[in-house]
Amino acid sequence: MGRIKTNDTTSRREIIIQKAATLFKEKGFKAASMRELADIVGVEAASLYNHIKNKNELLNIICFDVANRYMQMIAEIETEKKSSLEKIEKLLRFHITGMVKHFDEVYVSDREWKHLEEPYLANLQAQRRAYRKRIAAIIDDGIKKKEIKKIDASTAVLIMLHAVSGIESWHRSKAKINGKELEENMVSILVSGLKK
Amino acid sequence: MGRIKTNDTTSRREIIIQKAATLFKEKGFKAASMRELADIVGVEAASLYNHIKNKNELLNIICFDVANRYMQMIAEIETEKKSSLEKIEKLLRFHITGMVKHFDEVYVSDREWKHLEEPYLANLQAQRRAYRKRIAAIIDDGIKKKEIKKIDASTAVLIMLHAVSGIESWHRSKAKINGKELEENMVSILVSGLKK
DNA sequence: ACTTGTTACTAACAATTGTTAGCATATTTT
DNA sequence: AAAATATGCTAACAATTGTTAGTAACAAGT
Repeated sequence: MGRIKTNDTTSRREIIIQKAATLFKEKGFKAASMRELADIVGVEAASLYNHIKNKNELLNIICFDVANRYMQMIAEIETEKKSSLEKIEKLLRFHITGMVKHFDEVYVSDREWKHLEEPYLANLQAQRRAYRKRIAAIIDDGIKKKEIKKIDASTAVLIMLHAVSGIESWHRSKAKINGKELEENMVSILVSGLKK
Repeated sequence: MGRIKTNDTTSRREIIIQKAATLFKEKGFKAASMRELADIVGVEAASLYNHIKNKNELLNIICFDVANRYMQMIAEIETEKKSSLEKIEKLLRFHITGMVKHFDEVYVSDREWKHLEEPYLANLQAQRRAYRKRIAAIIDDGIKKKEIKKIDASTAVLIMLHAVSGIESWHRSKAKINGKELEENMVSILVSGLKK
């Protein structure tokens, strides 16, 4: 079929990963076949294996890319001198813009992590749990300092994160408001829902 | 292996559907095999076909069961004499308790509808779009009557519905608060996020 | 020009998939 | 007790799956 086109910044491997993310998003990991991915990339299925170890490696990369981005951001936020509510707002905005920008990856990481194999599965789950705990800690801190109303922090985290993942249906819809507006609306509803 | 045990209220068919919902939730529709389902039911794979047409029928039933429950509720709410905010709160509570009670079904319907086949796929999508529109209409009405702050209604709907689907991770977690508490926390955050 | 590593192809594999046909055994109805 | 229906089993099917082996063409470095 010919070889995969690369520009200088993106390796063949990275092209495959990107197209895989899109395909996995559309069909689901299990329903997406390597032959289909190969077709999209413009190559025979076997050729993919010159660039990646196997199908599951693709999912690993996608999921941990996303997880690592989040971990980096929460670490940054924790060190900042901001009120708890400001921290939550910053994180929320990060999630929203991240969802709009890296939609395919985030979507796949959110919905298809089940199909990771050990030890990656256990690993990612632990990372996600830890992540949610760190957000909950910020909220609990805000409650103690009376910036945030007295609620169950982990419930608040759950609402926040899943509300953001709802951007999926915004992404699909035709009559879209623009990304910035979406962000302001979400922040308005969620942040004022927490405020005392 | 022996025949499927039934009590008087639940047919063999219904047992299969229930177990299918649980299996689809755990593995995902595509990754779940009929042989595995048969194992769980306690029967050979071929025997399932005495009760159901095929694998996809199982998914159809699960998805439309859930959708129909929602449609019935929104119709009921629309006729009631309540403020918009009260209507939204009622709907929210219905979704929360529904998620806690029919967890497997709702989860599968939310995450696995992609694997429906036409015409069921188009059908369910249309139904879901219509459902969201009817909720948005209630919110817009509330905005006009100045009970609800001026926000994009479809964004609010999206937040609500996806926040509820976050109960999934509550379901998985060990250190759970109880269902009633969860409900009050969610309502508190989301309803006050809408209030003017 | 020659060598070396990269990338692609064809062909094939073993495993798993959903599903059907044909037949046996229960259970219910007559 | 006989007939009819419901439910189960074994065996097999065609299709699809991820992946590997072996080999040819290409690109880059010398």
